[in-house]
Amino acid sequence: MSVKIKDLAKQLNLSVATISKALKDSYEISPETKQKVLELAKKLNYTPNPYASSLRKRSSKTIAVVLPEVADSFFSIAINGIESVAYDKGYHVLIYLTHESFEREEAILKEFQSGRVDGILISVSGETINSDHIKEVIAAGMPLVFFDRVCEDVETAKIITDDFESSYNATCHLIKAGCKKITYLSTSSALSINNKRMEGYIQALADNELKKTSENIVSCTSDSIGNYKIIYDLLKKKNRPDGLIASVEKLTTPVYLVCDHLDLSIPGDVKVISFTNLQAALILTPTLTTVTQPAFEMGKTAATVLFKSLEKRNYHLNKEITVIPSVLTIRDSAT
Amino acid sequence: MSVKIKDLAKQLNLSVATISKALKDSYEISPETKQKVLELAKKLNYTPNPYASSLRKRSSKTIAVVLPEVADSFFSIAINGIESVAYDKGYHVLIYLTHESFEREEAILKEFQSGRVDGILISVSGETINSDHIKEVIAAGMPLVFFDRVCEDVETAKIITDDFESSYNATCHLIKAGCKKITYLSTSSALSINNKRMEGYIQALADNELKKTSENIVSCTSDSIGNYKIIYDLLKKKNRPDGLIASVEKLTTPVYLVCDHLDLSIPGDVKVISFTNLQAALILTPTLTTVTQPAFEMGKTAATVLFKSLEKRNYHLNKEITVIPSVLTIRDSAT
DNA sequence: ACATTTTTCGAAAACGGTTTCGTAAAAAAA
DNA sequence: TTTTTTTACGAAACCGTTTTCGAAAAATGT
Repeated sequence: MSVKIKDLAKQLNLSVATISKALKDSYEISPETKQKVLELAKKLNYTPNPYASSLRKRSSKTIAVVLPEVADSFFSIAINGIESVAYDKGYHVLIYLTHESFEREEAILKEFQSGRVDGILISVSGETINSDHIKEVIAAGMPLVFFDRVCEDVETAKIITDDFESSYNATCHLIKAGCKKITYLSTSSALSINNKRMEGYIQALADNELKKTSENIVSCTSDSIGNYKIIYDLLKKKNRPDGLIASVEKLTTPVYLVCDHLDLSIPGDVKVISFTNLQAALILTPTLTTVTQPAFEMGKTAATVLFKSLEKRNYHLNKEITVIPSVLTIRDSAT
Repeated sequence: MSVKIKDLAKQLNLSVATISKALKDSYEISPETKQKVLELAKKLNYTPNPYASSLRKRSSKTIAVVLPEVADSFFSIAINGIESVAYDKGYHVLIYLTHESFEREEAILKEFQSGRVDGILISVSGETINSDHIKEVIAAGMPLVFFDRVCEDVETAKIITDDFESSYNATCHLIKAGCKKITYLSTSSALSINNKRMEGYIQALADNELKKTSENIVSCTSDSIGNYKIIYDLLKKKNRPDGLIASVEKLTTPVYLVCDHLDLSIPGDVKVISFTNLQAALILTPTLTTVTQPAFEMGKTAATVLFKSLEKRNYHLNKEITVIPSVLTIRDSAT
């Protein structure tokens, strides 16, 4: 089959030990033999068996990225950031999708006890209330860093964006633009990001002396048809809101659709701000005011932090939280 | 560190061989010992070392997915399809991005000679003219299936969409809607999908007795600012086209932007059809007529075909080409 | 009762590298 | 010249499983 160290050894009348050391440029090997080995290796197209070396070295040079889904453009972009630094570091990246299922997330995390990966990058599912499965894998000595969707009760590195502030600012912007009744369209209530954003929204209402009733916060699901209906019902009420904060990207489409179907003008009747990374925000009518997360940057620094802990033996992933600010881009939908 | 077979063996006074067999439910082991082993394994939270077993079994239970990028929503969705079947089959998926670079694609493919993966799913980069690196890995016995962006001169399974027909139909639709001067906005000329789409477009012109000049086909790049400029110049000309086919998703935004900036009405002045999977097509103004590829399905069947060849020893990935039709959704931008 | 088959298990050799440790020869120091 | 050090390499153990093969014990047949 493929050529192995033993084959090289035989052809050069050297031992496998010597070949192995020569290939890693060990000081124990003379320059001449090193060159001979390298030459033959290239000639025979030798590629080391990663499983053999991972087994012996007890390190796999691969990390796991576990995500809810790649539907959201945030995660798509984040993957690019992660992969770019992984490739530079010579690491391989395994991808796992939880599909927002807690059981699946548990099963995936448990598999990591096997040593398949050296470290984990994770953005938790919307169902993840309990974090025992994560604590467990960390306790087993596995470096893990959260990005975007974190578990607040787990002490490890986290790369997040300023959810509270950006939501606060977005809400303030709506208020300054004249909104009196702003509704927050929420997603999974288990999600850290959702709660932070919600708190920012609430704080902004409070700071501007706007009353907040329970009706001000509307829970959406992951079912797109259901979301359409929820938003439709919301905007059909006589005392409908005059401002909307769509806390996740997937809520943008139903909001615009419903406004169109109900003949509501954006921003005339309702002003809209959405958390999204969609480039299409530029070409919507009206153009969409967005809070865009630094997806690429977040993926990149999450990976960077993880690799730092992988490379330094005694470097510990403490509770260091890296906050990379989102940017609020004001466009026509909220003016 | 983690618990190994040897530990189980010691505790139960059995040999490692027996444990190993018991764990895989071998007929050689009595039901009683099997149960004892299973119980202890669960109790001690035993997870087999994948590298040891991959080394011994010479199979890794992992596949590689190599993509140009995850920016395009097509690939995002395709990944979901791939992962869903991989997970069901108990396979792991490694992801590699070429960033549209041929050298990087070569380097990645070469790495696969090592046996790190059992099979490969690939959508080639826009720079890939030569396919030797792919033929090489196939010749080494590695199952490989193309999806979406294929190399036509490589004989293996391919999962594609009906690029020619869908482009033909899209073009005919523009013609029936009254367009006389339709421009095809092309992407990498090395790409199979681009060429098929271009041919479909050309054929449609021919069948409808529309003349095709070289100006009818405009090459775009991967630089978004550059693309804006190209399209801007195109639509500013006095004899500008009255119909546009955007052959890839990323061209949608600049087209809409330019029309807005030049005060051109869609579909009044220019009618537009775009190849895209963006859900936002629904909420653009005007709503966008799209050719949407069955991204999830394509990823899913690509993976399914690959797994079939992995599971059946003598099943060969021949030149079987699976075509999954795109769907042309007519909306306001082209009526 | 003995011969034969079946059941159930263990010893040991893989898989393909890495790493420790020992050692002969060459070079340097004495 | 002798002693010490350095250089350059090899033997063998090891990583944790899987798998082949042999063999005792139990079951079955005659």
